[in-house]
Amino acid sequence: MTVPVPLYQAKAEFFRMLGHPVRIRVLELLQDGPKAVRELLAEIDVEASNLSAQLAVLRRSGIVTATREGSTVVYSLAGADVAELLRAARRILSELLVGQNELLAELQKDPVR
Amino acid sequence: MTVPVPLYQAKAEFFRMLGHPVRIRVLELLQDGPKAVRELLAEIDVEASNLSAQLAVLRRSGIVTATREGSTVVYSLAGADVAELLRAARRILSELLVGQNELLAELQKDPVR
DNA sequence: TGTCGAATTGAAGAAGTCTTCAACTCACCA
DNA sequence: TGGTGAGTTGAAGACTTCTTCAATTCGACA
Repeated sequence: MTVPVPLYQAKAEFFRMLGHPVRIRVLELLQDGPKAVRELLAEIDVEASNLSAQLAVLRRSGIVTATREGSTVVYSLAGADVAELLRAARRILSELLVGQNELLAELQKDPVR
Repeated sequence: MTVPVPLYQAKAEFFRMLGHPVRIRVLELLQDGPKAVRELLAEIDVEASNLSAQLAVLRRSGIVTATREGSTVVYSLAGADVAELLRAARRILSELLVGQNELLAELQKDPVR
């Protein structure tokens, strides 16, 4: 059917899909429940066509689903685990930021280079 | 000191940093413990200079650290939570892949478009 | 000191992603 | 049927990231 994609490449594509500020914000907003495009637009400072393009990326990856309700389109998270992933990312991220601050402090104490 | 980076942007950068097959493989290999560049090179099919460039990306982000041991350089994970993140990603990923297969089956049953 | 192996860096072109604009679809309602 | 609001799409240029090559650094050792 399809040529099997190596797992590490699928993972890389998955993370790349997450690697955009607007897409992150969308996923975070959707954790509180489904939202219409217009609601997203009200919370994210971006042009409609740009948001649409980012939503298309998320849709293509399968991490969100879109359903039309009358004249508006409502997005929701496709799976429940996304929240957990974002939590793990947040934890690592704060660890990294602390690490960077320590490094900074270190450098200011003893500027070898 | 520095202009505060919005959190969602820091997150996006973090995920973008993960979004490369070679970098994913490196992080997975480092979960078994520190490894010299040459060992990584033996397991990942990539040119030395390319691997070096990807290692530089990981280093800059702070997710790995490098120490020189004699004439070789050894890399290790900077934090312990990386494994957990990769596990969460794997879980979501397999969910998404299953979802895509279901969708595919659906489409083959009833090809509306 | 000279040379070798290990790893990194800089530069340049190729490849990919983002943003923006205009054009379009779709549902709704006068 | 025509018009309007909600979203999406395609195309084009700006911008990033990737890959590759050659040049460089650093330590080991003769």
